[in-house]
Amino acid sequence: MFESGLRADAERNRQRILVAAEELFLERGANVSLDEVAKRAKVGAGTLYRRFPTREALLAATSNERFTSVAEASLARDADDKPGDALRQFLEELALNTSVYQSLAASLGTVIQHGTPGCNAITEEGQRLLQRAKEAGVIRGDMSFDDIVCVVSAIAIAVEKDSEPVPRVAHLVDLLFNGMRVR
Amino acid sequence: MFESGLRADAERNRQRILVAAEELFLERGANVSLDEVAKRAKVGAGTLYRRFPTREALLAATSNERFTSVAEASLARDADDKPGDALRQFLEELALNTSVYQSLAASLGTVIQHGTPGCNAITEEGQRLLQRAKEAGVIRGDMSFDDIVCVVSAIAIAVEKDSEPVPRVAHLVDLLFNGMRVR
DNA sequence: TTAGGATATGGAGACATTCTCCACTTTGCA
DNA sequence: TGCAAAGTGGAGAATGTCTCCATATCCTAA
Repeated sequence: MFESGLRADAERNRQRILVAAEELFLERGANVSLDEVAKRAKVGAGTLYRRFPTREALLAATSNERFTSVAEASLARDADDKPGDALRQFLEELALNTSVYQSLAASLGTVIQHGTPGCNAITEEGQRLLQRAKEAGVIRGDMSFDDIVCVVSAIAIAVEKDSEPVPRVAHLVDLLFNGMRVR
Repeated sequence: MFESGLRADAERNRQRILVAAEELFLERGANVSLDEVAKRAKVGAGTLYRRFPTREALLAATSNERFTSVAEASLARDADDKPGDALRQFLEELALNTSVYQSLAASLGTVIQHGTPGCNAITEEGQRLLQRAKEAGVIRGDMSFDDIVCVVSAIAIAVEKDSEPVPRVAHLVDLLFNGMRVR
């Protein structure tokens, strides 16, 4: 796919770890024991920690594709939407994709700074949308992207135990977005 | 003070645990090892766990006085303020009091359900203010108290690493309160 | 005052998790 | 094909949570 810089066997192991982690995160949330991830991936603990030094690094890696899709979908949609709508939709999708596994939300702030392509894409797209909405005069000038990430992660936390997160996410994003608007 | 139902020695130990916990939480955040709290309180681990079965229970206990003051101050202030202002002020103070130690904010939702007098006072006062603001037509009808707790904890999380939280709390409360308002 | 039931205690240790270290294996280039 | 570089597994050290129960302490009723 892309230049990994890893030896072939190492890259194979890396993929096995990602598959095992994704499975376990889905089954039992983002707090499962990392040794257990290693075990399911049939890899030693050392191998896992060498490749993903922290839980957040692993979460960033398993979230990579989802985050990339969110950013790409937003870019694709962009031309048609008004600046405000585009930002709003983006926030909602980001919040939903931060609720895919239990306990991921609490780490969003840390995870998103991990420099994986998906995380960078989210950051860039978010900043772009924010900037654009400000320039169009629909969003208050004093909003930072950090503020947004933080509120989105709180929304995802709040919604975490709900059996049907979608409507509540919509409601809370609505609230947040409403507050960001210029009156 | 009030009927604790505990034997005199047990009550003494309980107080020592609270003092030690408050100190350590202030120094090193809400995630310090509970065995270490026990050690500083000069109490066995068993004693600590018997009195406070979970970390959240201990956090609810150490937060009890602060939460009580917030609720009382709000009640006292109430007569003078407009419904919107009263709620807004309450949110700001609750957020500030949820930032007193590192990592408390993430547990606010759980902590607040712990049935200590302070937690109950916050819940009751918050619900009352919300109701009143809705009746006055200043706040959207679809806001729940849970939403408010979520918003406050988001703000507190956002502000957690800041050295000077007060202005940022004000900004974020402003933002989210704005979102809650009826247009 | 004191006996004795009720209450409370400490801290060793079972268990879980994180993370490191290094003797050994595998890879892939020259 | 040989060998340096890259990678590996998993034992075990370090840390934290939480339980269990022999022992100690309280407090009441006689």
